[in-house]
Amino acid sequence: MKSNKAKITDVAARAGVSIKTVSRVMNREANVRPATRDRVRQAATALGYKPNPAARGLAGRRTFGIGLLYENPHEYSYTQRTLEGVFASCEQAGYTLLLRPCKDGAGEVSRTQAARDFVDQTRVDGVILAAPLSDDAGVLGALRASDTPTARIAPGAPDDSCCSVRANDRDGARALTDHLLELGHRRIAFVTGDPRHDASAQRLAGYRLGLQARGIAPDEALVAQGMFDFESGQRAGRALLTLPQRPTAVFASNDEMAAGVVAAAHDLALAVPAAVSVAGFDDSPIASRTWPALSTARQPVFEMAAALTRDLIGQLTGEAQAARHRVFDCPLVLRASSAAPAPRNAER
Amino acid sequence: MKSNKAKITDVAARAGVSIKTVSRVMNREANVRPATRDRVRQAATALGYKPNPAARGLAGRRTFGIGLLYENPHEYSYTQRTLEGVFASCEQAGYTLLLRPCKDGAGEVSRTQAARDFVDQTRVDGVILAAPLSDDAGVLGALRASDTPTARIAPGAPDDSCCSVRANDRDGARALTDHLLELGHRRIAFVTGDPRHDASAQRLAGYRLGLQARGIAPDEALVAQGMFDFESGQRAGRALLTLPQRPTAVFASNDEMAAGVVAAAHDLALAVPAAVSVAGFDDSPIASRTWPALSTARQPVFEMAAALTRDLIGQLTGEAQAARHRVFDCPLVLRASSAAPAPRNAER
DNA sequence: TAAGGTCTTGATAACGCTGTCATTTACAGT
DNA sequence: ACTGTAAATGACAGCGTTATCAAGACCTTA
Repeated sequence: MKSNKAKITDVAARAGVSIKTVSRVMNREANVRPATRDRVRQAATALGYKPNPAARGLAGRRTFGIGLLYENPHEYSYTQRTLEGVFASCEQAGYTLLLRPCKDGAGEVSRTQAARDFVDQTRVDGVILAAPLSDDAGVLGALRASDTPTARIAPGAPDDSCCSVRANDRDGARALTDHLLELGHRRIAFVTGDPRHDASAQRLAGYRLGLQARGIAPDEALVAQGMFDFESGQRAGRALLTLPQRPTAVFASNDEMAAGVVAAAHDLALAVPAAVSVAGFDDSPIASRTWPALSTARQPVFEMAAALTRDLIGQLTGEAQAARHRVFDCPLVLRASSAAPAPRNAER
Repeated sequence: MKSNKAKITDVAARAGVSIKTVSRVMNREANVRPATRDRVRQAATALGYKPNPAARGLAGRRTFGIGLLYENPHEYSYTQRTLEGVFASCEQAGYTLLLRPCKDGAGEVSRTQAARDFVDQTRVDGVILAAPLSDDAGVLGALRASDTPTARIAPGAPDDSCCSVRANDRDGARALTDHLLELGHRRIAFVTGDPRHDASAQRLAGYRLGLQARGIAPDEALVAQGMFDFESGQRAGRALLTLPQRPTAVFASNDEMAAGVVAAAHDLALAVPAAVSVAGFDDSPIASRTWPALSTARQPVFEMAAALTRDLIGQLTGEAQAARHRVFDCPLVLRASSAAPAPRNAER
């Protein structure tokens, strides 16, 4: 079966109309008589006609491509779920998904260059920026300079030039903290995340709010710095669990680090949750693969990405005007890693 | 900074040559005098000229796009690492990466349709098929019908119409089996993978070969069916570890399932590796996040994907002729989940 | 019935590049 | 210097769409 692709002129000839009319039908433009539209549709189907995207892009100065820029992640599943959400909305709207991973740890100059090259090379109609790229001044600047509509995932400072979406990190962290407090924990440690992500600060704030609401004085010795990856979680866990006054619970601000804390506990022969409760954040696959499985807050990554992409495409097609900012709740997912503290540790 | 993109005529004017010469320089064609080439390059740089991909695609009937088709995976990291490898080679060669995830569990008709739509919609120059799509007759047929060069990851039956790459699953599994045997294990259970992946059969074969070489009679009661995901591993682990004559080691044919086996062991209060050794396959991130961390065989996914993509692009550009089939070794990565069996269990 | 709209439709010019093929230039060899 | 061949360059026609704008068809309304 050789590829003798039908083109617009073939369809036009078969339907007995001009190519412009075929074009109108294919692009769902208004003001085509229903009878004509049907005739064209039928001809297109019969010939297996698919518009050539290159010709479309050249003449119409739009590519129907959406680009996703992300930094190589500590946690693969987050990116993958994002990608699935973006794809789902692209597919529905007839857009194509182009990818541009940026090396983690490359300098800002390199990220800026990557963004610039990407839009030059692909001429995508719009770009989606995953955190922490969504707060990268260089990348944002390059995109603005090239006049490419942009949408941001979990930006620190949403502004009205871009749609954005984020999880309600603070409330999720607050709820998880409350959960631990309700179990009876009073010495609750916290492992922070990569400071480049705004979510890190939000989750820490939620944790602090929770303690404050119970009138528990913040103890900075119980807050350890992590970077959202397993190793940093394990290090932080080891440090926290060997403190003279050991915490009865550790809340790590993502699941990856929480898994590290669980490993640290195992290393120290501390049973989870009997000796120490552990909680994470995200409900990523690892949360249900550690032993015991992690109590966490579910971040609806797929839904967030899909909604953001819809919003971006809405802007592209002129359906939507103003930039929309969505916030998604993070419901608790309670598993085996959290329980009431052992009696002797439970302060009254 | 408004987008007043330079075009080929601008560069030509500035360099004092015809647009055809600019085209030649941009495409690294031969037979351009070095002095001319430099002049053109300089003009292009000065104007910030980037060829318009749509125009290129239309005139040259090639898009410089590579598509990656995959099924939504049980294990996110595998896809993500594949993607990174593909991207690395694409970037180096100036190609763009387009993505098309296929829903897992969708019927063959739907996968075939997805492949067809994808090439129609994107007109990519070539497509890379991740397993198990690399063995999907419908998808392969659609790609062949549209005359799209294809490369396959881990195909069951490589044929000379496509480049392919795969891991040496059999030898890797054999080596891991030997490792367990050398530790003194004799009752070694095995958890198989998704039968749609050829790797599943290969790994099982490696396991059997290892046992056979030691003259150990195969015991079918020790082989449990899994599907490469955590839950199936956990189920299989529970079944195997509650056998009347419990195995002293369980070799799950990927890390995800091995993590499930570890969880099952924990559930049954069996210490790993004291009471039972566990081994996985892949060296995916989860292998170092379980507790204890998993002994496994490293599948060099990134390198495999990068090499395959290079081969495919080589075919596209006519540099390479014949389809190349690469096989990558899987070196052992020994961690804490495997150890000598407890004396009373060690059969002599 | 004619005027004045509003829908529909089509002719044709871009869009920015590569392919083809003719032409010019460079450089051996005599 | 002269010819012959190969290397270097350019003119120009597409590639398959969408955009522009004009024209034709079809209603209303007076």
